[in-house]
Amino acid sequence: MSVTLKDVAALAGVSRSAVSRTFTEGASVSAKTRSKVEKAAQELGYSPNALASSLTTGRTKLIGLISNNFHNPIFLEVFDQFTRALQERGLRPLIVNLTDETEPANSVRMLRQYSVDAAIVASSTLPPSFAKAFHDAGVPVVHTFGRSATSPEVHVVGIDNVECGRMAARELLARGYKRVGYLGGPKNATSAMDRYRGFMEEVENHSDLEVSHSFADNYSFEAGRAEMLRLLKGTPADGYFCGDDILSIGALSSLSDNGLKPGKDIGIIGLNDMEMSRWESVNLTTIHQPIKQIITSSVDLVEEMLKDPTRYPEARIFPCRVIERGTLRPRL
Amino acid sequence: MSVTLKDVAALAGVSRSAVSRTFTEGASVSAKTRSKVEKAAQELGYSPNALASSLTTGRTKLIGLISNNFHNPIFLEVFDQFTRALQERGLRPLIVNLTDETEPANSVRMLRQYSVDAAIVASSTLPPSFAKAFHDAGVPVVHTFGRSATSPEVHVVGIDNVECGRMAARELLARGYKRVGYLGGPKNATSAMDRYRGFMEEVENHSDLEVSHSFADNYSFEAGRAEMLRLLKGTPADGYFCGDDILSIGALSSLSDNGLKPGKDIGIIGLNDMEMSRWESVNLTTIHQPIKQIITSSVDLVEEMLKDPTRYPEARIFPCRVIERGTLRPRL
DNA sequence: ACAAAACTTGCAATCGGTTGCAAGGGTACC
DNA sequence: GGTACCCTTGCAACCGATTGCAAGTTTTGT
Repeated sequence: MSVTLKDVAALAGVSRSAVSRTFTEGASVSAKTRSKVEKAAQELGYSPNALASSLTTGRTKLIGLISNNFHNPIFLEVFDQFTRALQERGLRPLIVNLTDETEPANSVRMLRQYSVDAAIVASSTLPPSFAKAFHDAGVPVVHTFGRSATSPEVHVVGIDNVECGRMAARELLARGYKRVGYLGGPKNATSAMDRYRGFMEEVENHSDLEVSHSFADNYSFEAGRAEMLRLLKGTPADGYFCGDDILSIGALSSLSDNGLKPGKDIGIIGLNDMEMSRWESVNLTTIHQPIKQIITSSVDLVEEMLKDPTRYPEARIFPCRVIERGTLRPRL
Repeated sequence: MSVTLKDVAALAGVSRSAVSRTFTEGASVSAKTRSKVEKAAQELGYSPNALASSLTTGRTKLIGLISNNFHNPIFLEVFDQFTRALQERGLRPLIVNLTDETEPANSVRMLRQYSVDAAIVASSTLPPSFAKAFHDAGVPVVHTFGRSATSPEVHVVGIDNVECGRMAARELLARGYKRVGYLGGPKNATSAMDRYRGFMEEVENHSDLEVSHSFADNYSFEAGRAEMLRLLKGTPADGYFCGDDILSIGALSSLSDNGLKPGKDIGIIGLNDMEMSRWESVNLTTIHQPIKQIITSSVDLVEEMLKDPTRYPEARIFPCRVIERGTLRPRL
């Protein structure tokens, strides 16, 4: 049914090798043969079967893209960037939606069955061991948004979450907040714990502070909202570091339900700087994470791994910065 | 490097056929052989190469998922549902991000190179001819969220956008709005035009109405916001049907910037009923589109196409209903 | 004009599986 | 015990491509 190498060869009156060679870069074909083949291919509407050729070349150009953050709008941006960056380089994203799974075994098996050239684990919640499982199974892997480390076991691209926690704490202190709280993502998320750690490091030396913390069920609007509602039933802090913009936006929503003004009654600083945070109705003060660079860099790294599979694991950590908007009071 | 059929066969002391057969459902293998093979496979960590087998079976279980709506948060929900629904059936989503392209040629070629079993065009903006191009190239295709038709050229699953336009108009009329407007998506989107048509059909017989319409640049927050800002500079209508929730939310944002209260000063009804529309701070009255059923049904249809490729094109149109929240005044 | 060097081309093996076919082995039945 | 039938197994061809090798052709240099 579909047209193959052989058909083109027959029509062009050349061998199959000749056809193959005109379609592979840098192979030795005369101009005459090439044009005969191209004409025949054109006529038949031939395009080479990438999977068949992967059998001999060992390259599929398929890249597994594994994630579990399908309820955080930031992830649409992430998806957009990743799929485009991969496409631009002639790579094809094969998606794995991890929603209810936390074990790598199934994903690893599946991606190996499809002979992906590499895998990208795009998640700030999964532990390094998750990405490591791909590495151990012989699948080159980059963990994007993964836990930063000075000597990582696999390639990691992202930010230093501990430092972001410190940064958020410093920002609250610089604005004179005395009852400060961390409202983090789920306890089993590495990013939630790292941000927590940084936050605590920074505040624990100040004896005049009242410090609290809690964790939402997941990185979602609903979870942030629910957690802040719960806090408001007791005695809330006056300045919060919410571990993520979508949590922040959920928290903001529960503030206004209770007639509280963000930035005035209660301060909130988020993390990510997603598109929505810029909306006038949200106007969230937050820590900017350079998503686009992180993703471009991740895909660069994937390409380099393909060239040199023995490449030594590397951590690429990008700096973040505070974006001042309307949900914290002014600096003192 | 990777372990193959041959290795397992050697270790188990059987032929390659025997190994192949133990891994294919319904093949004839004795219990004894099977267990020998399974033991050997276990020991070597073997799992069959899906791409190699696709060569002979003609099935890859890869499904192309093509879309262009990477700036509308609804699409994260769509993505989540699609990837899960496909996975549950053992199918693998191969993503095509169409962002700047409107011609199917490249996507078609690429998906044929990867021998996808079928393609899903998930877009309410692309014309039927786009999906048709896949069909014509021999790739079974379902157009999800596509233009409904009584005799479609390819499988279509979605809603009747014309009827939704009517429904929105009726809703505005039932609430006594007299200066009604349609604020649609981009003019080149089929859904924007269909909703426009339905809206107009319904209002044109009422001589006491003042009717206006305009189109945003795309389905995004920014576009909706910009368009409403522009409208507010002139004499806006008092009741709008915004062609999509994200447009509505953009429009709402520009209303509150101008000190206008949605539902009181200006009414807005959206379409989609995405998660965000339920947020208390948004509380958008909108037309609910049954995304989940649409997607499940699309994937069902994909499976049935795989079973019977000659299956006659079918349109599966799902009913929508108005969800009353806070952005329209009460019914008279 | 001739030899050497460089380039083209087709053959055939190979990638990792699947499958039709025929042979072999076992069981059931009379 | 002999025949008929069914199940299991391996052989070998094939899926659609790539590639090392050797033979054939062209180009280059003198």
